[in-house]
Amino acid sequence: MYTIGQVADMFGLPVSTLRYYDKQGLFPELERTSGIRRFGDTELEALRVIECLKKAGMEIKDIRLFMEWCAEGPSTYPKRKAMFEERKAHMESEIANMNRALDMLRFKCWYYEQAIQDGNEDRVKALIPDNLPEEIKEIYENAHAR
Amino acid sequence: MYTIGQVADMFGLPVSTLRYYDKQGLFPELERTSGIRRFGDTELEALRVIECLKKAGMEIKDIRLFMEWCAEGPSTYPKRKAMFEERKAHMESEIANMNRALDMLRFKCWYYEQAIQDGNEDRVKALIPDNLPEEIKEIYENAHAR
DNA sequence: GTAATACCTAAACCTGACTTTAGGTCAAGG
DNA sequence: CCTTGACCTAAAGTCAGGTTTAGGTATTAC
Repeated sequence: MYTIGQVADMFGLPVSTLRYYDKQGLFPELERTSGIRRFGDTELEALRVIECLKKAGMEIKDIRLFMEWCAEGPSTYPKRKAMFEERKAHMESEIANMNRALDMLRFKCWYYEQAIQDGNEDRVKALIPDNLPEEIKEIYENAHAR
Repeated sequence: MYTIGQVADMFGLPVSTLRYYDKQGLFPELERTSGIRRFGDTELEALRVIECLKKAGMEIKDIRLFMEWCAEGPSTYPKRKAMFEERKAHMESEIANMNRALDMLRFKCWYYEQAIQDGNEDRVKALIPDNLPEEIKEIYENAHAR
């Protein structure tokens, strides 16, 4: 069993964040002795999971739901899986969007490289969108696809 | 020349957002006739660029900077290019992080699929991290790599 | 015995990107 | 004439995810 300060050190998180997570219901099993939080293995594991779920872009209230389901037992396996499936689909489309934004950035870098060489944007502007060199054409099209 | 309401319709944005963008300095060249905003080609182009830059995760204050550079002329090409290069690097690392989070989600989906089949987590828990089947091992390792 | 720590709470504050509200101007329509 | 609708402003409100502050308790250190 660990105190909040020890856990904060272990995870490199501010104490205030742990208290905030607790208040948001992210540790449904957390125990206390005379008012003081006692973090056990369950909570350490929960924190590892929280770090993952946050990376996956999940909101606190969804993470709480997940933690509650974990505390409820095997009957919630399907709900938990469904939550991850939904997240997975969401992330896949986010990544696709970001890759398009990335191609837009690649295009802009190329564009300004040309403009710097020419001293103006006239020539490079005239190439858009139909006379782009092969090397950049596909990037441009990907970036502007809807 | 268009009014704010017409532009809002064209871009599918609330009027309030356009006024907000203006207040944030995103249209440095915007003109007015007796107090009323007049959006011209420069502003429509700016809005297209703003949509791109927002997709690339840029903050309003950086977009403002960019717009100011655009208004300043060719001497700012290198700054503009550098901004896009920096954004590009940032996005690439974000995408890499998201792909790792995605592998974590794939792993969790697989994990709960096993748990549902078994009715408990005992067997699948025991497989982690050294006895995972080939099909999932790489995903697990990618997800947990630092 | 008192000062420094580590813990506790409730409540206020912060940031970013907007949105909403309250109050005002001006032109056109009935 | 007066209401409707499009425009304007400044200022306050909203949301998430924390952080900070103010005030209190309990243990240990000198």
